[in-house]
Amino acid sequence: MCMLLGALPTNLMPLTLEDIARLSGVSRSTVSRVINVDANVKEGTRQKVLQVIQNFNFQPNLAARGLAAGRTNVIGLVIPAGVAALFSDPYFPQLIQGVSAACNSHNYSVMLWLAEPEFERRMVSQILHNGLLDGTVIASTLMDDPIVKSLYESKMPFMLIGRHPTLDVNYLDVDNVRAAREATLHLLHIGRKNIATITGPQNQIAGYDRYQGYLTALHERNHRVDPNLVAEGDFSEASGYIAMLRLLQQKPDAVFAASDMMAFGAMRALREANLHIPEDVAVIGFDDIPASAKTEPPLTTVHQSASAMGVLAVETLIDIIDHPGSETRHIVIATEFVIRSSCGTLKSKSEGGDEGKNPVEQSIPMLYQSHQ
Amino acid sequence: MCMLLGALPTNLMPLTLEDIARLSGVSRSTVSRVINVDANVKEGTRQKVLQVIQNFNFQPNLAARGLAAGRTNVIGLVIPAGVAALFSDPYFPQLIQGVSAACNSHNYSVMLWLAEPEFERRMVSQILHNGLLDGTVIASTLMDDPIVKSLYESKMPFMLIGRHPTLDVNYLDVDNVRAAREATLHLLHIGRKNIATITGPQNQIAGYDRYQGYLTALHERNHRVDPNLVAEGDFSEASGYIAMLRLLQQKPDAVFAASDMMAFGAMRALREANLHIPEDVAVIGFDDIPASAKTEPPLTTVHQSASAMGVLAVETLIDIIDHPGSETRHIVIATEFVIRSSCGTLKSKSEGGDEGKNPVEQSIPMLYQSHQ
DNA sequence: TTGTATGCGTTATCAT
DNA sequence: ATGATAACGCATACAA
Repeated sequence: MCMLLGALPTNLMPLTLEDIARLSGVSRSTVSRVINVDANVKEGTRQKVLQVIQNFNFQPNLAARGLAAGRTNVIGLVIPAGVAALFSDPYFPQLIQGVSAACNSHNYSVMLWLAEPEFERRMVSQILHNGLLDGTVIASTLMDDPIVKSLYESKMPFMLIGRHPTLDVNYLDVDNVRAAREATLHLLHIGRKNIATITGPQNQIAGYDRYQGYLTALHERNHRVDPNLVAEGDFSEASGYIAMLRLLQQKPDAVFAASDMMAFGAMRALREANLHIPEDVAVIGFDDIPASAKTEPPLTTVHQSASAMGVLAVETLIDIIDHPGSETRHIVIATEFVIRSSCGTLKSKSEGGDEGKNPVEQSIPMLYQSHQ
Repeated sequence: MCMLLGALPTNLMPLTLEDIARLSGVSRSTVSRVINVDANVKEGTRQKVLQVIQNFNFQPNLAARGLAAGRTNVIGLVIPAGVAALFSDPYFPQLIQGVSAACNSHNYSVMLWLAEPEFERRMVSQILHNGLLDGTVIASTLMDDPIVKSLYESKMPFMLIGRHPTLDVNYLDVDNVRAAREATLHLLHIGRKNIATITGPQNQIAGYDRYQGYLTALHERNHRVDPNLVAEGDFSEASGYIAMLRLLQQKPDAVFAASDMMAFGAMRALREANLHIPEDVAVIGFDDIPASAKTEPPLTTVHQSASAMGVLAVETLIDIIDHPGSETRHIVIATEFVIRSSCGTLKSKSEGGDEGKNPVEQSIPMLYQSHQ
């Protein structure tokens, strides 16, 4: 029992509602009301109690709150840890940062799980039944992730980063198909004929959608798709390198990689083959990670802000938590096509309006949609 | 109340100890004992209860457990989010991964805070008083971080990643001084005369220690330290680039950068100045991030495993939690000097034992110490 | 070895 | 508008 009667603030023993009540001369319930901004409390006492809370830097015990109210202001963040090299790509770190920042500013805490398959079963239990989470943001990449399925079957609110192919879940995504299509169209537009692609894993929705965008563009322009110009990677630099080595045999004059890291790998392979970028082979990536602006040559890519996605995911999740039973959210956020020198300019023969020199950097906003 | 009398398992309503007790025909306490591996329970009943727990995939409510036992199997992870570009450097992501992995395998969960200064006060409260954390791993970089001080003054067990200059706290670190010294000595050894350094921020212990190592090496060999050969960066690529531009005026023939990212920046500046690495300027970095092996030329650097540090930090923390009142832990883990082509080989004039060609990659273990 | 009773700090329902 | 009191799910001291 914390018997500080006018004692000085101390960090040693956490205070309780009871302590604050005693110190401000009211009852425990009133303090609770103040904390939970209940309307039924006189402004005077409110101020008084608030003052004491401030002074003693009181923080309600989350465990107790969770027990009593079923609400903790804690959300889970689940990230796949499948590929070991996951963290040489800043996409997930940025996502984490966005989620964390949003939680900070909304007075939430975040519980992080890097989903290792071997612990999956236990993890799901922890997430669903630990009684601490108000909701979950899950950045699953796998199309048929069992964790997503479990969440879907539970009553825990959650936001999926990246759309789901079949389930009607709350999600947030960029329009991968459209962005990949635009990138490929751009390559066609500047006169490339032999456009290769390095896809992401086809059991991942982003990998799948970006490949679909590539196909769509070629079909639209009546180009046949040469299967030999398609190589699958796993979003990593190394896989991009290997894929490019294979594609090289078809002598492509352009390559669209489904991630910047794979584009880097492809550029490394091209460099080693003494091919020039973009003269011999134009390269386009996807993600616009920081390093993309500093490669030699700088990489043309599709910009998406992972941290913005994290923020929006959290804010939407909180909204879902606050409004149970609301409609399913499908949010598609903006993407931007960033033209840098790795994809060259128009071959001079058509498109008269080409304004002088090749711009060093030029960015084209693509879309902003938000359903529901 | 969960009145399932022989009903099938369901995810919809979490079970309680009471439910499991009823289903296995024992009392709530016995179930609790089984879960907490209390010796005082007959093997027969133990099996029986365990079976039911398995069948229904029961997971005790963490909030309730935390309340009742003052222990939650949750640890906090605090990471400074000061520099925005924090996440283009994989150091922290790897650290997070290590911490997460160790938690997974020890049945702990991790609560993540990216410490934004503007939320610092509230964060400290959350961490210390939310009643959910058994302990904390904090990767503060600042030498006088107020969060560390608060933790130190509280009774919450914590592990600091990176030593503390003044406080006697539990920490885990690499021997930055020694590693930086060895790197600098190597540059001297291969005959470089004008060795510059790009330091990290001097209010960060790692930045400070690595600079001290550089100084130590020069002093040992009776070289005077030219202040113009010292430029301070912030561990980022951009800062390394800028620092190198400045150092270039002194025409150094070698540079030791306190991080790989800064080394990358330096290499970019050198490339733009048409200087050759390592012929004109030898470059050494620190961290051995994945990209270091793939630069042109590959970067000589000091290898440290952030994820291994994360694992060890968690395991030590758990040990501290399990043994309250034990001695302060000071752990120094191994570092390795990885020689790649960015720092060249001996200039042919001394050291006869030079075995033929410059090895492509060669690594020299440096030390493994563990105090207490 | 097992069951009973109490308390952890909070919210929520009921009085007042 | 405020105070007493009963849950919330679990661990544990104590009784049996």
